[in-house]
Amino acid sequence: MVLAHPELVPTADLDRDAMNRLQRVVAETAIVADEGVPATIDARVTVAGVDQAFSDEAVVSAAVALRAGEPIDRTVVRRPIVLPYIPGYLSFREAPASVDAVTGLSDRPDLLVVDGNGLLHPRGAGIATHVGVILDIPTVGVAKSLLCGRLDGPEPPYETGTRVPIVATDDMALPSGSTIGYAVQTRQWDTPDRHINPVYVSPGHRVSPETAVDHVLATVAGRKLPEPIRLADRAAGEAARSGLHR
DNA sequence: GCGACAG
DNA sequence: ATCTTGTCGC
Repeated sequence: MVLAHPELVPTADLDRDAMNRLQRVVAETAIVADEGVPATIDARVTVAGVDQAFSDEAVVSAAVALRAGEPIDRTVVRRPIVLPYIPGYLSFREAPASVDAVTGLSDRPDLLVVDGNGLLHPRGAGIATHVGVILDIPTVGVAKSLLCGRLDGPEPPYETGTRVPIVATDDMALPSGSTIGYAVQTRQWDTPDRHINPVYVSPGHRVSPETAVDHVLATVAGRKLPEPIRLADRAAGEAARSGLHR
């Protein structure tokens, strides 16, 4: 698997201005529309998930590819930790390992689900966007908490299947009021006393905000997170704990 | 200066 | 992300 934009891979030697400039280029290169993404997730479509776990000295990234809901391929890579976590700059810490993990898959996935945001980012260049542009693969971002933006609709709790727009605020480098993602209730208890939080879905590359939600709902398999991400999360976590993989 | 802040 | 047991509810 080749990199469409190797020059956009994050490096650890950049200062804040250089990081912002790189994210600006990534955002400009990203296609926020359905161009290349499968219209529906059927049995002929390969969907992959990628996620990272950390040990004291390394970032472990795992990518798992599924077809018809069943895992058909997986890769795990270890890379040294080069940066601390900085809100808004997650890709500089995790994208290099993510790209290596996805590149290790036998076949290029038709869609990649990333743990983190895409367009739903201060500069429209979250890790889902960054990884998607580098590989030129359709990507969607799924985050478990809200990084920025404002909910344009009712507050939780929601019923399963509910999608509420997240719009850009005026402090972001995106058109204020534009839809940058959705709060999506992928699963919910049927009891009035306890609830499950929604996930925050946004387009990464070559996907529209609406299709990003459709595809996440098509891959959740009754759980809170899409199955590709769950499996990648589990694979990375297991590898990070047991040092049996060097 | 204060509060917010993906993983 | 990670450190960690029990506990509430289906």
